[in-house]
Amino acid sequence: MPAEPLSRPRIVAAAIDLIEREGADAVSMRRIAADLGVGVMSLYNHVPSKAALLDAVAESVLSEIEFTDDPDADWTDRVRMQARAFRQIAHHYPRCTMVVVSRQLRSTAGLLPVERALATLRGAGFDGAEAVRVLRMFIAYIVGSLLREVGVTPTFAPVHRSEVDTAKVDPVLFPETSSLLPELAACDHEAEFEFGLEMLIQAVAVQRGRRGR
Amino acid sequence: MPAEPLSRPRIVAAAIDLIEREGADAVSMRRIAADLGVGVMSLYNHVPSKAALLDAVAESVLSEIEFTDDPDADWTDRVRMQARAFRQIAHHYPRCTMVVVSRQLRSTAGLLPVERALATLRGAGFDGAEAVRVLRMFIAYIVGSLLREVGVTPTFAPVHRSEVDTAKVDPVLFPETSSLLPELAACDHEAEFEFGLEMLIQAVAVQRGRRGR
DNA sequence: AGCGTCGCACGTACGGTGTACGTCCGTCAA
DNA sequence: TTGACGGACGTACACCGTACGTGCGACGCT
Repeated sequence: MPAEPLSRPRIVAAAIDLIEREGADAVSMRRIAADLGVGVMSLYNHVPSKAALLDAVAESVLSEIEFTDDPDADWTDRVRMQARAFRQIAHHYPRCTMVVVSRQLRSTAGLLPVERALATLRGAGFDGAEAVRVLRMFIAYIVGSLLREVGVTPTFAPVHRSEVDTAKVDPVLFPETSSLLPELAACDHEAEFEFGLEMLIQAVAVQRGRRGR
Repeated sequence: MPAEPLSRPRIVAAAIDLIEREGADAVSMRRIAADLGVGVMSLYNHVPSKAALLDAVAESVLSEIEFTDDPDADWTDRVRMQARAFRQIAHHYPRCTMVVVSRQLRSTAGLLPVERALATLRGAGFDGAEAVRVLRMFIAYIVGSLLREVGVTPTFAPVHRSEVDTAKVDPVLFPETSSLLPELAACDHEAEFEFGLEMLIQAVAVQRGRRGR
């Protein structure tokens, strides 16, 4: 009867679908089983626990990153491309992003981006310790940016929800904040992301130029 | 009998204590009530729901930031100080950090840091749009950094857990990663935080110098 | 062909969760 | 004294993750 025979990948896919449709809070083993038209306990023949399933979700999402790396390009362009690849999957799986970030994974899915980035930085002339430091800095910025971007859409938000309810800010307690409410309310996520990215790249380039080459 | 008469602050404090002692997963209304020596449903006379309680936890933690702002100092020093203030509370409430980050709050507790930062940046000569952009960039970096720092300690970690099990990395698939395992395994969080912070400050300073003053 | 084994789907059951609702009691206003 | 009211609490319900047992179909071996 079941054309597809209930496998771990099918379960993970159902979980990702459910998270994207109804948010991470809606995830339950019973719900996933129902979506698959299957008994609850059947899931445990393929997944040891709910926590492991969420780990698998994170790994699966992360493994869908598409790197289009040009080895001949400038290292700054390669860094840009890799950073944008992260943002792209966060855009593709917005509700899953929090899940991915909140569980640190020790699998090979998260290792490939690290390898690529380290290779790029080493190729640009950074020594090992520098490459690791720079990589960590970029990751911190990217993770923080993506969290802001998807955090703005906790539930499906039809209206652009500002970072602060625009009416509630007391102008005498928070003069700057209230005078900048228009700027704070609007947020072009892509432009913001690119802005910080360029800042970091520029800073790294300056430091690289100062030392040695 | 109860010397203290069960108030919302006492409930929030108990929740924070519990999170720091046993992690966010251990939080349940029954558990908090038990810790307070109180019936479960009594909590609902002061807190409308568990979600609201966690929001209150986030707000409470955030409101404990101690800013020691010197209006006469250089704007770079003031930015440094404000960034470190965030890191300090994340250090003080490591297990709560994920809770704070994962729920975006629209209360005044999160507004005061924003006001301070905007005032600092405006004072340094940035116009409104620039100040907001720069602030968002710093927040993204800080949030990402703190998540890495506390993510390394999901449960109480007696040993320094490396970002990747040092034995499992295939040297032919991941040559850079495996050759840099010592650097990847060790992480001086304060040094890493300061490194990225300096990079960002330097980049912002350069951009500010390029335009106008 | 017959038989044993094994993998996997599934039902049941248990302890735990958030919280709606009703009850009771101590305190204060009139 | 009495009335109202706020808060503490018990009970109850729907839902959760998952340990355990049962049954069934496919397959390997003799």
